[in-house]
Amino acid sequence: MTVQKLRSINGFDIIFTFWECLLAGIEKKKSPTLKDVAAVCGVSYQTVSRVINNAPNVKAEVRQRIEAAIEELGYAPNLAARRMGGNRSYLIIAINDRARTLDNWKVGRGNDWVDQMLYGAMMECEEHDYRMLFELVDTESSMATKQLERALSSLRPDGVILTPPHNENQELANLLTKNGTPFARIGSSRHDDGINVMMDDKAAAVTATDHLIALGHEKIAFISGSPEYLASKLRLEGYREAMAKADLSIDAAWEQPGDFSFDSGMTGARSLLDTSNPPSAIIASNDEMAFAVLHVANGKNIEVPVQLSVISFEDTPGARFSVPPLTAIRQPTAAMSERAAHELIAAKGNLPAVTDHVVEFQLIIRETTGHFNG
Amino acid sequence: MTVQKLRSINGFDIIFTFWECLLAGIEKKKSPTLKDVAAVCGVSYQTVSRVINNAPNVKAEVRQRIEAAIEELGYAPNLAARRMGGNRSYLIIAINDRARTLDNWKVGRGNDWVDQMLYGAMMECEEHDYRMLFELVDTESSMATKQLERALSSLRPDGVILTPPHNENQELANLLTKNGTPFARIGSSRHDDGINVMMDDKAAAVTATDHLIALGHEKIAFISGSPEYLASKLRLEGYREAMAKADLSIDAAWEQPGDFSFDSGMTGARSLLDTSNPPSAIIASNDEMAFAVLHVANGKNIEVPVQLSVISFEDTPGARFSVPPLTAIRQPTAAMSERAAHELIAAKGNLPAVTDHVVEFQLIIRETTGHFNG
DNA sequence: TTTTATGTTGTGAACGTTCACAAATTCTGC
DNA sequence: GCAGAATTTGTGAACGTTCACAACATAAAA
Repeated sequence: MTVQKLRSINGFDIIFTFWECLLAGIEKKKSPTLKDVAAVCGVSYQTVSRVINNAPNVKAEVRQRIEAAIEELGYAPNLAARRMGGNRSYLIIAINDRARTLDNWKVGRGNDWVDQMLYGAMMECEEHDYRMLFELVDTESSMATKQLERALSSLRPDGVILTPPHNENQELANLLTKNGTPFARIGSSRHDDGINVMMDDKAAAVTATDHLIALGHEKIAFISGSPEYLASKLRLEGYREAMAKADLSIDAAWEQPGDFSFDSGMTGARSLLDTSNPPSAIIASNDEMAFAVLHVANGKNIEVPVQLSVISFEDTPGARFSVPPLTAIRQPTAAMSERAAHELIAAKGNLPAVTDHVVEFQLIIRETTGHFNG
Repeated sequence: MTVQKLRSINGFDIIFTFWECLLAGIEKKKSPTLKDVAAVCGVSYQTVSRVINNAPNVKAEVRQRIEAAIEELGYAPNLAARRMGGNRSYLIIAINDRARTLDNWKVGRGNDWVDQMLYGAMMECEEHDYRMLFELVDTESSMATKQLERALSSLRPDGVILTPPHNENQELANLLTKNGTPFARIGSSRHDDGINVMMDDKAAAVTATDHLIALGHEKIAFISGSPEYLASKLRLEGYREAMAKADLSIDAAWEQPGDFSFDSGMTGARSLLDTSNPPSAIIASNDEMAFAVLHVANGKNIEVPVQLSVISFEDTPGARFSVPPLTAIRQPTAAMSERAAHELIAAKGNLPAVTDHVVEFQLIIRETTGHFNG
């Protein structure tokens, strides 16, 4: 008798016979195909194909009949076959940075980009019967190019979403253009190709600065992000603009360089708070550096927000857990990814026009900003 | 002259001519196929197929030549075609709960399961040229079944990973078995089917309790998780066992019910700390409830860890941000997902034997546990 | 050397779609 | 009632693999 091993725990095997398997209904169930549906309805498979693709020129009565049969049989189009037959894959891939992901992991943090895409891009994909695939790509450009090329070749996605820092890698964009694959950058600034989804970093900085000014602060300092990111520049500009608009002068020492790292935040904060005339508020260009500011302030027994207000950009999940919880400009990551997916899906696999999309940001007021107290 | 609109910003269009497009190299580049590689090497496509599948019986010299050509051409097998031709899809799908994901989002938290899978399952997949796809599925069983069925039909994955709470949904498991798709549950306990990857919750509870006992605590309380999770039961058992082993008695009031929610943690903590004879340490069955304990303690001016030690299970990203940072048993989510993916890939699309895998947990000592101070 | 086994390579069909086009049907206006 | 147009439906090929098997080449055994 044919016998099949089904269970094995700690070396102890439980054996079921072939017949027991059969009785238990253990057998690969074939999923229904276009032809199955067609047979049920007495039409050709092509007509069914038209229905699932919402193509015109199908008699209403027939369409209804087919739709009923699809529901009845639980038919869902085979993605692989669709990709083979036509020139669409119903697949969008999101490129995330491997190093960043790994770093986040090491310090016990999640990958915010990936998380946010679950709510934004992935939901949008779901709605249009697209699938979304996350791809980890190395930061180093030649590696990244090779990895993306392989992914394109094996997946043939209808669209690619580039998240930081890959959104700034023009080689990847060129590869995608050459390949004829639509792509969207998110969290980036204007470019001469692709779909670009961004927030208005300058306006965000103005908002952040205005918030502090409205609270009565006048001595407002700023810690910059990595200079290679355009966003860093824009945020600095916004800060300067808002200060100028309010007729507040900026002491040269108020502007500290940084690179988005905790350490650079520490350095910046120390330079800022060690002077005899410290600022009453600090704008950090990202959460990580804002945490550093809180850390330094705490070390110096400077009470936040009573003696010092702190505000940042990004609003990663950790922001609500800092002490006190961080006031921040929330980068609309989910919304941006949603928009990117939306535009890519609309492109239907064809290179779309170059477009820019600005998504609204939010100021999340928590407990690190308060009224200036003399 | 043929003209193509390429750029459009705020209604302002920049027009490139057909020739400019051509010069810019804007044209769909075809990716190389098996036949292209075969042509270069002067062999049949089947031989190339053998090489990419690491099949035996290919002359070493020929294999080398083909491998060189593959590298040269940047060939990567087309996933869709592979799925069509053979009976493998090189695809693993991870089922996550939609409601849970959305809830996490609403409170500004990431989805820990998804995050951890990036490092575990996804890395493992990458290594074996598999792709991993995240799928959000509703909690409600009939919905879940329908959604999974559709996903199976359209994706035909080689394996499915079920995360909580779907790991406990036997209907899904039955569907998968009927469908002939290998599946692995993670974060679950033993079952009669599938690959089951879990941690030893009882041992973890013993470890947590022992940790407190080692610090000199004797009055140790426990807040349970939702009774429908087996893990809740096991953790409680472990706690009782460790207490018994140390000859410590458990006051009936020490054992508080809970359901993994912040609110239930609040209730439990209040019951525990409002008595005239409060415990000196509290074990919460998850981070969320531990946060609630910290919150209540803070409200009562009970200093942690000086007057009260707190320890929890899970160690979500937020655990390091609590005040003070939480001591916790880290659920080895990444390792479990990695193991699950590993086993599924090894099954090569065939229903594997029923197996159980226990993955090591870790005790992460942070600042909520300290020596008992009279 | 012949036979047999073993290792290596090639061939044709199949997978489930879409596409391009051809065929059949229904509608329109006279 | 009919030609012609418009709508609806069907057919065959193609996509890039794998599978099953056939054919060929080489090595081992007789």
